[in-house]
Amino acid sequence: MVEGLRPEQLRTYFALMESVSLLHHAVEQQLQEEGGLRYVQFQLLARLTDAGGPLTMTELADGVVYSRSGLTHQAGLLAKAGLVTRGPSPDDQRATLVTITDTGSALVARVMPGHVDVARDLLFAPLSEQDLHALDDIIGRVRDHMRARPPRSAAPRKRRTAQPTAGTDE
Amino acid sequence: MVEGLRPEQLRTYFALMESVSLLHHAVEQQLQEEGGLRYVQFQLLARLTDAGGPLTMTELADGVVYSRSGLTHQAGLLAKAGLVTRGPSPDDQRATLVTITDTGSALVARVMPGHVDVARDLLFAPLSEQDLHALDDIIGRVRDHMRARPPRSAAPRKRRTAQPTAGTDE
DNA sequence: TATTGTTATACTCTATAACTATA
DNA sequence: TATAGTTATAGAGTATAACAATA
Repeated sequence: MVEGLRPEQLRTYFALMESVSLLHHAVEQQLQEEGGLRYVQFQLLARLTDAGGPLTMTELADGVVYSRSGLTHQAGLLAKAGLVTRGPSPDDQRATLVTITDTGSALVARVMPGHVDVARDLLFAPLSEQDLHALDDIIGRVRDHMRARPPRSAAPRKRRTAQPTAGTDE
Repeated sequence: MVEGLRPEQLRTYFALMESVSLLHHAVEQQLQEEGGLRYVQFQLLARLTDAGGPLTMTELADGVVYSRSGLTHQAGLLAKAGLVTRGPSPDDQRATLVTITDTGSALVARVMPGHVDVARDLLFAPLSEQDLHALDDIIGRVRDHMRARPPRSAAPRKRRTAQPTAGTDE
């Protein structure tokens, strides 16, 4: 069943990717300028803020980072900057509990207004109240669906083509 | 007037970012496995396909890459892989015309089905026909709006504040 | 044995600045 | 002078694999 997408769907898909790419780029810039943060780092801080307490590395990673080592790296940067602290977990000796510091919270607070500005100017500006509801509903469902999906196949096989592979199948 | 976003908007924004991040990641994987391509490279090839003829570097860059050198790099990789060729433009001696090769077209064709599969399974699966129309309409408007936006301030100045990578020496 | 995390390493993308050549 | 591209280079993110410690 290699049913393709209809033209409308393909168009929607590309428009979505491009939009978010532009949005992401703008946001990345705003965060960098106003807080010296990458979006990934902002996400981690935001998640910690949202949780209202410490999180383990694993909990922190979910949906934000796609490799353990990547998270370790980012958490290390945040810790070095004094935005979070890391310590052992009383429940599970293997786990590392990450806690946002006051400095971290302050930074999030300082960066938030500008961040929200970008989102409003770029994303919400051209949308009506009705659009907003529709988008919220739709994208919410999409995200839930994607979260449920296992990371696309259990890596059936690996192909290591460093450069774009040309031509026919090998 | 630093009016923040309403909770619903903030939620929508984050859901959108997360969804596309997941989608992007999946797509990146599919393209890598089946064609040894990055999404950026796929985009460039797709754009060339769509144009139906050669494009200048500048035309090619639009919306895909955010720096000239980045495009030069990617185009170089594509050329080295034999997916595109580059040559001088008859109209403007400064310009470089990029043309997709048959190999390039073949690769796009080979990768497309799987690519579309990912989009369908992850993005469109949970959407009704009505959702699709709504999303297409909304996201289309958003993209047009964003394209119109100048790249968020003409880089008035560069500031590095409280970056997690700096400050405390190691 | 399976998890939680870290480390070490290697690869790649990205961006800035300097430079060439055309318009 | 402004624009089109390239080059060189530096900086950062990410992932894989190997490893340590705990469940």
